[in-house]
Amino acid sequence: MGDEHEKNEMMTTDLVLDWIVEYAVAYGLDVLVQAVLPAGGEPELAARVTPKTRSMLQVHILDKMVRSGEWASALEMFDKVVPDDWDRSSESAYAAFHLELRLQAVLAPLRSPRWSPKKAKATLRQVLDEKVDDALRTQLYELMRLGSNAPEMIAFLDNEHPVEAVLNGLADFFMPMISDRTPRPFLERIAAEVVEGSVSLDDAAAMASAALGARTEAGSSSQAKTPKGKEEKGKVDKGKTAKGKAGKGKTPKGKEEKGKTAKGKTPKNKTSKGKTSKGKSGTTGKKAVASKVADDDLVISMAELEELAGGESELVKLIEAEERGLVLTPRRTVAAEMSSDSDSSSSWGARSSYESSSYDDDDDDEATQAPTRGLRSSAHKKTQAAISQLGKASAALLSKVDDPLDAILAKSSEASPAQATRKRRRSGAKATAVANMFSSSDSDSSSAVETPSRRKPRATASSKSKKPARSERAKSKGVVVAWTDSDDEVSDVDDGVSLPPAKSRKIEISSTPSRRPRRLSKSQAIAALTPPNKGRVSKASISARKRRRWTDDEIKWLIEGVAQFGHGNWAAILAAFPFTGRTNVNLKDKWRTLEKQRNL
DNA sequence: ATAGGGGTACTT
DNA sequence: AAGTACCCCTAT
Repeated sequence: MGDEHEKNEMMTTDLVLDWIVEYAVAYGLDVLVQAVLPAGGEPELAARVTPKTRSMLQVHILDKMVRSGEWASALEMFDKVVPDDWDRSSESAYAAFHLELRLQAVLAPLRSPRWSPKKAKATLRQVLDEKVDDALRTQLYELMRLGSNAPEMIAFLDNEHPVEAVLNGLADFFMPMISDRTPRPFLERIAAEVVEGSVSLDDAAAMASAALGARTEAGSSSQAKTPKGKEEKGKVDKGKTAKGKAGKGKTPKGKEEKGKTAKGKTPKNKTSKGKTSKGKSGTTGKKAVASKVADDDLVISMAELEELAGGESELVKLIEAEERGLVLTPRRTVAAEMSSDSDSSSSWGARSSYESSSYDDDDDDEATQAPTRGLRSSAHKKTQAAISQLGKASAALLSKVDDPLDAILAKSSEASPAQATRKRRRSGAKATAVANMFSSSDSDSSSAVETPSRRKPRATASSKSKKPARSERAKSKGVVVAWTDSDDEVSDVDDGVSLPPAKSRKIEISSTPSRRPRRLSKSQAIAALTPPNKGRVSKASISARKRRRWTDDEIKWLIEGVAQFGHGNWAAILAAFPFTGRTNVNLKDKWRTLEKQRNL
C-alpha cells in the first residue's frame, strides 16, 4: 500500500513536472529554475523533483539558456548537467560545448547594437586580449584551425605570428558572433512598444492594420487603400479582443493551450518554409499580403499580431522574466525544426546578421567579405525592398501616433543584452541537445571563417601622411562646385540664371596652381568664382551644399531608421525614408551629433 | 558604402 | 569668442 501510494505520487509528480516543462518551454525559464536549482526560490517544489526528472529538467534549462543566450547561466548549468568526469579532450562534444559556452559568455556582453563594426571589433580584440585566458585562447585558436577549410587560414594559423596578429585573426573570426544587425520586424517592434506602454493596444492595432494595408497596396499598386476603413476595423477588433481578455481575468487557459500546441506538440510545419527556396509563387497562405513578401519575418498576419500584442499576460511574463535576468523568448519561431541537417554547426551562431531571413541552406561558402552585408542575392534585394516599404509605411504611421521615439532611441542605445534574445537558433530539445550541440563543424564550412587573406601588410608607413590641409588638397585638384537644381524646399528664388536642367552637375574650375595668397573659405571661393551675372548668392542658386538644418521629421526618420536597420546601414535608412537632399554620409554625421547630444 | 578626421557656417 | 551643427574628404 505504502509503496504503491508512493509510486503513484511519484508518477503524479512526474506528470506535474512534465506539465511544468511544457509550460516552461512555452512561457518561461524561471519556473524551471525554481523547480530545479537548489538555490531557487521554491524549495518545496524542488524537494518533489525526482532525480531523473531533475536531470531532464536541467537539460531543458540548459537548452533553453543556450537558445536564449544566457551564456553565463548556461555555463553554470553545464556543470550540473554533464557527468563530472566528462571527457575534456578537445575533440569531445562536451569539451566543445563547454568551450562554446565559455566563449559565448565572454562575447555575449559585447553585442551592442549601437557599436559600429569598427568599434565592435576593437572592443572584441581588447576583450580577447584581456579577458580570455591563455588556455581558452589556445582552444579558440585550435578551433579556428579545425573549423576552417581555407588553406590560407590554416597556413596563417600555422605560422608563428605575433600576438597582435593572432588577436586580429581571432577578432575577425568572431566578429560575426557579436554583430547582430538584423532589422527588427516592424510588427514585432510594435508589439514591444505595446509592452512598454509607449503605444496603446488600439494604436498598435491601427498601425499594424494600416501597415498591412500599405504593404498590400505597395505590392499590388491599387492606391485605393481606404485607410480609414481599415484603421477603424483594426481598432475595433483589437480593442475588443484585448480588452475583453484583460478585463475578464485573462483566461490563461486558452493561451496555455495555444502555446502548448504550438510549441510542444507540433514541431512540424515551419520547417518547409526555409527550404522551399522561397519559390514564393505559391505559398500565399494568408491573404494576398503574405505572398508579396518573401521574408517570413515580414509576413505577419493579424492573427499573429494578436498573438504578439494581444497576449498581454504572456508578454508581461516575459518582461518580468527579463527583469529577473532570465531572458526568454517564447516566440513562435521557437518551434522545432530540429531536423538533423546542417543544424548542429549553426550552434556557433557564426553566420552573420541577415541569415535569419529567407535563405536556403548550404552552398554557403558565401565567403563574401564582411562588408557585403546587404544585397547579395536577388532574394535579399527583395527583402531589402520589402523592408524599405515597410519602413516607409512605419514612418508614416508612427508620425500619426504618439511618438515612441525616445523609447526607440533608448532601446537602440541601451546595448541591451536582451537584444540577443530574438532570433535564436534552435537545436534539439531534450537530452540530445548537449550531444548535438556541438557535434562538429563537419559538413559545412558555415563557421563563417573570414579568410585572413584579406589582411593586408601592416601599415606601410606611407599612408601616414596625415591631412595635407584642405586648401592644399583643393588646390591640387581644383575647386569643384556643384549646382543642384532647386528641387529642395528652398526652391523659390528664381534668379534668372539658366542652369541646365540636369539634376545636379558638377563643374570643375581649374584653380591657378600657383601662389594663391591666402586661403579662401569655400563660400568665398564660390563667391569669387561665381559668374557675375549671378547677382547675388541666393540660396537657390549656389545652394549646392547649402547648410540645411535637420528637421524634426528627418531626425525622427533617422532614429526610426537606426532602430530598424541598425547603426551603420545609412544607405538602407536613406532609402527607406523620404529624405530629400541628404546623403548617407549626412545621416551618419547627424547620428553622430545626436549621439553627442544625448551623451552616448 | 562607411567610419572618422577635420573644416566651416552658424548660434549663443 | 567659443561651442555646435552641418558638411566635406579620404582611407578602408
